[in-house]
Amino acid sequence: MFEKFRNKFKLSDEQWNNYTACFNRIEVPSKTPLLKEKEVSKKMFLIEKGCIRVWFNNDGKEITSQFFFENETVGSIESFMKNVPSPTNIETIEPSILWWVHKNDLDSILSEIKEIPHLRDMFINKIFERTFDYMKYFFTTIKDTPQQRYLNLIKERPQIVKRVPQHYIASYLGVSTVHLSRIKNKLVKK
Amino acid sequence: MFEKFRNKFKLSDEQWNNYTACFNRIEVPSKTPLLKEKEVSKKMFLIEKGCIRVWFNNDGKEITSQFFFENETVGSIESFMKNVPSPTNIETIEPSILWWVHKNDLDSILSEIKEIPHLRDMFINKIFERTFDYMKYFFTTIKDTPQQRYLNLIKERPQIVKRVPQHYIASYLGVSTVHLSRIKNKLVKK
DNA sequence: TGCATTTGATAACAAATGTTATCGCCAACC
DNA sequence: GGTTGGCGATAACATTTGTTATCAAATGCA
Repeated sequence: MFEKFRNKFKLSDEQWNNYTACFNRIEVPSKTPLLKEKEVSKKMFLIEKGCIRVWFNNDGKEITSQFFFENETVGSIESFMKNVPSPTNIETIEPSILWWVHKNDLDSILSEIKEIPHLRDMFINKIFERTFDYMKYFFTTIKDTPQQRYLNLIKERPQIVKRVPQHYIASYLGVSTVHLSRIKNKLVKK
Repeated sequence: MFEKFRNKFKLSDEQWNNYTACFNRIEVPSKTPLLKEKEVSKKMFLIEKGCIRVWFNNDGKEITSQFFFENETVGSIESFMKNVPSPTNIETIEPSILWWVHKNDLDSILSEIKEIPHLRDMFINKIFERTFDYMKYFFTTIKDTPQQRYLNLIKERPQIVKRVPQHYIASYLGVSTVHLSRIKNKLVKK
């Protein structure tokens, strides 16, 4: 799992092995809860195989807010970083193979990494990229119609459309399942 | 302007003076463009007095995406950091007093700051906070009605409601000016 | 002060979207 | 192989939201 990332990091083999040794492999079926609302997140997950969604409860309705796929890391970052209860649930969509790392281990890895300029910059850039992504998600909700956002999803994140049940996608787009169905219907007729 | 921030940073007076000397004070009337779409951003602004909006053109319609007030910093961050054309315009709403710093200066300040652990951590935390904010903005658009978001604005960001013309707020909420007017009308009648 | 411009409210109508209910398909599970 | 439950499509109707137009009030400026 980790070899493919090896040359992205200029690290001694010893450091590399120390770091990767902190990760624990698990195989879980679909619909496995990895974190529940109000718990304090102590784990981050790296996806080897499978697909995960992040969701929260809004007046009895499930709202899915994020999707993650192979080679991405998942966690309830704010809860994880600040030791506060997570507002969100994390759950597998497909049977998945995951690697998790405990906060204690990740904290010490990060504190070491922050002293190595090029790794620190990679880390900072990564955070910035996430910020930019969320800015774009926000902008698209105030400027585009649900149909435009669905088309955008097909183009930018085809994995979601292909692998995720449609009712999760509907809540992610902020529309009802019926309306997403209508949007699709309208598109095939064109 | 800078004294009030002085004790937030453990810096020698010499460093502090070097840094603050990079900032240039300007006074501008309302509706002054500070950055135009497609330009590469070379300046960041700190607001001493006044109020600024960030907006972009969407098929001929202006969409306002952000508001900033006293003691906040404004810029087209992605353009500024990556030297790419800015997708957004930056413009004053009120007559304003601003301090701007050039990218060259800020880059060297930042590269020094990154070597000082507690300042680096402040910087990283600041980026994380922005990410968390934008995640929340995104989530609220998919889970809340425009009316709930307007009420939320009154509660969380009263400055916006008090000082910003309503048609800017409407586009920020992703609704038409007519509809925002209706929402307000409905609220006073309750 | 007086005029022009901006801003906000409202009405009437059109379009988009939500809600509830029904039906059919398909996959998981005995 | 049959049954069950989840998922998605569709219809009918209700509600929300957008569009266009008009007017009044507020504001900025000469």
